[in-house]
This record gives sequence, structure tokens and C-alpha cells, in this order.
Amino acid sequence: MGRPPCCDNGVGVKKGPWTPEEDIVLVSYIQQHGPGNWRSVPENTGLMRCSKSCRLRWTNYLRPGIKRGNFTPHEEGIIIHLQALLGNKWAAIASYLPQRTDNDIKNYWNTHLKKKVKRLQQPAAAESFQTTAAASNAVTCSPNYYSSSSSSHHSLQGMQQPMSSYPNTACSSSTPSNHETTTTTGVSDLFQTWMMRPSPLAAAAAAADNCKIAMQEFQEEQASIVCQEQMVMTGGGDVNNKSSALEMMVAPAVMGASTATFSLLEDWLLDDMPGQVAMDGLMGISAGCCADPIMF
DNA sequence: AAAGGGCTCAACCGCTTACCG
DNA sequence: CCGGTAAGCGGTTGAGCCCTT
Repeated sequence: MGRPPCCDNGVGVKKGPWTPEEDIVLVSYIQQHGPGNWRSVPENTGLMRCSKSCRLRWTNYLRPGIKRGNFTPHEEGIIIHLQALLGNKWAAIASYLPQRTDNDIKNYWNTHLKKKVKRLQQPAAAESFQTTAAASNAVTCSPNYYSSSSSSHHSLQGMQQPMSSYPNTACSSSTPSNHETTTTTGVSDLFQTWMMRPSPLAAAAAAADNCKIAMQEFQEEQASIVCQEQMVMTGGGDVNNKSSALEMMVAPAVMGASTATFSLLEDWLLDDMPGQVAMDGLMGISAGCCADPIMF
């Protein structure tokens, strides 16, 4: 009623991979205005992209706090079990893994886990995998496996509520809708039950006997990550990937150090090699802001 | 070294839901 | 309550990379 039509069907809308220049424009706009009101983003930035594309680029790639690739066995186990509980509710599943996007989880499921689960559901294969998983668990659940989970008094609510329920986390843009939150809250109970009573699938995915320990460590790790994200958003932390790097770039800029940071942002985005030079510069910036660098 | 088949993942498409006037 | 749009979500696609032959 009175609103102009969405740009999605507009003429001259650019499609395909985003360029570093477009990323810079989008990130700098969100620095100033925050995520949301996506329809206004192409209008105000001059980007020849539809609002959907802008939102997707931000939530799946540029958003601070995203961890890419290298899914841990614990994350795999969580995804497998939440998928079994929730079905293909990727956004709801992603709410338990605040560093992961629904798209990433979905891709990982479709390319890796679905096949793995299929194999496991064949009785002949299941036994051999349990042996393998148990061996794997001996490694993944060893005391030194989590170098980052040193802080030991975090709340365990992480697995009892979707992670997005934490205030000020970087995953707000993928917060599930109300009914999904209700659903996942209910599922949390099931998930908790699963943690107490590992299924055969749990054994296959994360090794059943020590699963509780693994999950508790994971909870602590996630809680630690949330704290670290909050620190990063105020200018601290370390970086291991582009998203984390952006987290480092955006956060100080929000606090008023935009000029130098934006220059680094440009260096990083325009660099063919994922920005070691920019990283070094960022490390320099962050060094004075955080006494407890992120170790993962 | 080249070809081609498989795999990965960023991005798009279309449907649903929430919200607004 | 109704009509319309924006935002969110899950499914699908395809370009590019990697591995095998």
C-alpha cells in the first residue's frame, strides 16, 4: 500500500559474485546505519544489488563473528542431532552455533553430513564407524583439545537456549522468528535429553560415551566465544579469517576510529591473498584494545 | 600436461511469515 | 480484516577449484 515495489525485479540489478569494492560499500554503510532496513541499502549506497542480495551477503559472509570451514566433530554432532530433531530448519540449527551461518550449515550438511549419516544408517557400516568415532573421540575429547575453553565458569545455558538469545551477540541477524524460538526452546529439552542419553547416531557422530563431556566443553567454548565476540565488538580480539577480520574492522570504526580502519579494510578486501598485511595492521590496532586475545 | 568428472560454496530463486497502513 | 511489501528461510544452481586418470 503505497510502498514502492521491491528492487528484486528491477532493471539493471547486478547479480553474481560480489566484488571487494561492493563489500567495502556495504560494510561501510552498515557501519554507519547498522544491519536492517535492507531495502534502503541499495538506494543509499548506489549498489546495483537487490536488498535480498545485500542482506544475504552481510549475513552469510560479511557479518562479524562468522567462522568458516573446519567444522569440528562436536559441531558435526550437534548439526546431525539438531537436524534429526528439527529437520532442515537451518536457521534454528544455526542459532545453536552462533559462529556458523544457516547457509554454511546447510551446505555442510548437503555436501558432507548427509552422506555420512546415510552411510551410518546402513547397519554394516555403523559398527565400523562407531569404532572409528570412538578413536576419534579419544582425540577430540582429550583435555588439551580445546585450547580456548580455559574459562571454566561460563553458564551452561548455551545448549538450553538458542545462542541468539544472548544479548549483543553478532548473530542477531539470523535470530529465529518467534515460533522458531519457541520450537527450538522445546527442542532444547530434547537436545538436553539427547545429551544425557546418547543415541547410536550420537555415538557415530561424536562418540557416545564421552559425549556429555564433549558437549559441556563445547558449551563452555561457545559461551567463551560469545564473551569474546562482545570483547571484539568493543575493539579487542584476534583474527583468523575474513569475517573475523571484518569484525575487527567494523568494531573500532563504530567506536570512531573509522578512517584508519577503513583504509585497512580496503587493503584487506582488495588484496588477492586474504589480507595478511591488513591483518598485521589490525593486530597492531587491536593490540592496545584487548589484553586477552582470542586463541581459536 | 591436459581433460573431465566430482566437489564446494556463494549466490539466487521462490515460498512463507511478519508487519504495516 | 485486507492487501501489499519487506524480511526471513530453505531449496537449488552454477562457477570455479581440485583430484584423478
